[in-house]
Amino acid sequence: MISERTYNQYCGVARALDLIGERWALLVVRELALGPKRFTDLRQGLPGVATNVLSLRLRQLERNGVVTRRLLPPPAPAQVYELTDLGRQLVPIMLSLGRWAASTMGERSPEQAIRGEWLALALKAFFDAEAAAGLSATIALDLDGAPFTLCLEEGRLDVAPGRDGPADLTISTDTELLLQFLAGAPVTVRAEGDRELLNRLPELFPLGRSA
Amino acid sequence: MISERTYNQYCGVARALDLIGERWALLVVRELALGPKRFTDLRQGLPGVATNVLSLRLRQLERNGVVTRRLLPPPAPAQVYELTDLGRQLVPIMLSLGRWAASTMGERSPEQAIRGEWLALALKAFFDAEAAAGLSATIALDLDGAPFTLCLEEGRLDVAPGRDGPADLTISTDTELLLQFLAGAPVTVRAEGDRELLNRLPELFPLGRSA
DNA sequence: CGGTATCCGCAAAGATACTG
DNA sequence: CAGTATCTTTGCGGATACCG
Repeated sequence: MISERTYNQYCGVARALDLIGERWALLVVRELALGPKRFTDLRQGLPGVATNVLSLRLRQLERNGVVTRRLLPPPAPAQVYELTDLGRQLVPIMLSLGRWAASTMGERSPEQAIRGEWLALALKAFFDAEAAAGLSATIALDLDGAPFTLCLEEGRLDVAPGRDGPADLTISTDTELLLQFLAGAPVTVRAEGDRELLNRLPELFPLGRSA
Repeated sequence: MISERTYNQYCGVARALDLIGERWALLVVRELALGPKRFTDLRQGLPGVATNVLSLRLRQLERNGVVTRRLLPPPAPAQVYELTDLGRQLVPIMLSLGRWAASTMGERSPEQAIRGEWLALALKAFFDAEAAAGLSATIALDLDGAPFTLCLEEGRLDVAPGRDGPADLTISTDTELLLQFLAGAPVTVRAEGDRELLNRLPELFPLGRSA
């Protein structure tokens, strides 16, 4: 199984597929896009993946220079996987791909899995920098109990897992409801703080205009 | 064979992989990026693909709304495949992917296939619009006998197969030599016309800075 | 917890022959 | 030319067993 399957073409696109074109590979990158994760956490975000396949992909991505394996310092000596520089350069492209395909997605069907983290990533993908020009704010977001922090600054957006400092706006909701809210549906979202900011969110994250 | 394999995730990235993540699929898009092609021509550009796999991919891409099948008008009643609007929207993302992976490609190894059309696409991918600001020109390019026309206009670049009208600069060379030239190597390229323009090409198409 | 190893059944990919 | 049909091979999905 040491053989790397390759298209054997001297072409950037083919090379990209050699690097991250195997099944699950790009989804591993997606899972690591917001920060390092452990094997078991990766599994959680990749429903249906077989453990041996995930293990194999991680080794391949490591060999391809997209992912690194790292040991956390002694206090909690766990092993985590994280993106390399090359892997991080891939993230915006992956987000573009997601935005592209999102235009073909309708409503969620019951058998489709959904996770707060994927929506957090979608926020990054759909963020409209122009609409956010001159806006600075910190938003604490709780999606199905998973905390994220959004930092808006000078038209830039940073999304990180976890809570980080005081927030101008705190939202606690579930993934589907937030989706509907951003799409412009007349739903009410549990929120505290700057409600003016809350009402601007659909404009900053125009997920709705995709489907 | 009607069963579509899917990740079953309500996530844009996973959806993108459902659409164009199967083996060979994105390379089919690459082959169609510069214009419609017939089945046999697609095969030429996809060395190693099995005819049944190609046939299957085309049907899937068609069902996924990325590719259409069209019959050319009577004079030459051939069937061609071409990108849909959705497929064309994918092209710049695919080019980004190619540019990303190109940074990990070294010299070409002997067993790697190479085609003029791939390089023509790479020109699109690496084109530096800022460096070309205010430049208008038409370049006729012959790569291993395959003709392409590059149109520079207002910082935009259009690449099309075939010859199209008079050119300010005409280049006849092989793929590898042009690659070396653009990378800044001291090679001589067969060219006629605006040699000033010829010398600016490495700056307009900085392929060299990738590897 | 964080994996690796193995087996099994299936579906996709590869190779090639063949046909409208 | 434009595929379909057939056969073989390989990768994937799923389960489970095992080890540091």
